[in-house]
Amino acid sequence: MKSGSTAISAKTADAILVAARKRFSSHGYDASGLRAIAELAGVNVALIGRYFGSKEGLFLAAVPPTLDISWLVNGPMSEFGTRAATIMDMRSIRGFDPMLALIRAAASPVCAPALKTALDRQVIAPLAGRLDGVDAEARAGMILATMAGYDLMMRVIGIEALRGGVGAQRRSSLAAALQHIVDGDTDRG
Amino acid sequence: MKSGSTAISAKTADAILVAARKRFSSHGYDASGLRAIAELAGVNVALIGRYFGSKEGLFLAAVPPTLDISWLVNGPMSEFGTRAATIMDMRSIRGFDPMLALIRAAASPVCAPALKTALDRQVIAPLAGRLDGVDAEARAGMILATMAGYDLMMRVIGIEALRGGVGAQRRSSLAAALQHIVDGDTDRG
DNA sequence: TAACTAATTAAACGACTGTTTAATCTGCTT
DNA sequence: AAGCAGATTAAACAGTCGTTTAATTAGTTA
Repeated sequence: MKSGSTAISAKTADAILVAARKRFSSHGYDASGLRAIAELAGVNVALIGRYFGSKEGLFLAAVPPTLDISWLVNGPMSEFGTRAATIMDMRSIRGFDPMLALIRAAASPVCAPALKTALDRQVIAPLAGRLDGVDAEARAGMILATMAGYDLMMRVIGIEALRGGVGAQRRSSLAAALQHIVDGDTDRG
Repeated sequence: MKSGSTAISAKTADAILVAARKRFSSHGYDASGLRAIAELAGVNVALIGRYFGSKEGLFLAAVPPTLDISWLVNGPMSEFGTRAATIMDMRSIRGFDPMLALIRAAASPVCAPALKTALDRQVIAPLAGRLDGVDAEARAGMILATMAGYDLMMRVIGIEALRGGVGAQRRSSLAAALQHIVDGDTDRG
């Protein structure tokens, strides 16, 4: 390269991103030190600054691009509730969960703006496009809010009332709540 | 006093609690430095340690006792949705919002256990007691999750889709979602 | 007023934080 | 093998964190 202001190794950058996603989703933004992320990635701390500029830059590169709901909106909307509840209940452990990362980072003022933009464009918009009836965007927002609230209470805090029963039982109330919003029978005056 | 191991001034302790609640609900647990809380309370930092032992002790004394939903469960359950949505939409600014404090502190591992216990006992249990039909506790959990998710998306992150329209419009989707859970018409097989 | 205790304060502690600097290592080209 | 740029590292920076120590002020009782 001519001007070597920023020279990157794709392999190392990817390792950092993977480690950052894991850490951000399991410990949140504030509680994720750059040294812990670097150690998890097996690289030196300074490389994070070299490749992503800052901690905020790392978060922006790691989390927002992963906010994808194609798994949710691909498929019949008449089964949206059960599909969403099933996947949300099974996903759990893969080292990285975008929803948990989003919830655990939302409290940080430096993350919220980026999350807002990403959610508006990558989640609300495509979801609203699949909703019939009035107030599609508001209802898409409610769907996202319901799923996020469920994860917040069940996974982050660990409310007992949401953890009991077998899988099907646990999912039914979430599935019903989501499907009701999709169907749009708001029965208001 | 005889054994002056811990001597407290109720006025000062209250000022610290008020400041801590404001700060925790507006900035979250991690982003709330003890010095900022002390300055907001108009006292010295060392007093926080003297009165509440530690930052965790301060949080435990400040937030969990305020988790009270009597304003929610007092009243006819047939109007639960609109009542909850209306109050949630109007409360906003009073310097302290227990729901926001809970959401912004949930990511902190030291806060989550205390929040879990407080929510199970002070929110889920009394709410479930007012619900007819099956799976009362799970549905109470879903109600809490829906309200928390709404606040997370609307107030903490600021999702546009939930902020548009006049008040009545904005509340309707939340009210409908909540009422549907209360009514328990889960229409599943 | 003197004495004593409750209440508050300034200052320092060590341990972290994100970020930067300058030196080192690695691998390819000439 | 020499040179060089790309890639990585150890070390230090200035700052903030929660917490603790010791000294000082305020308030009440003898």
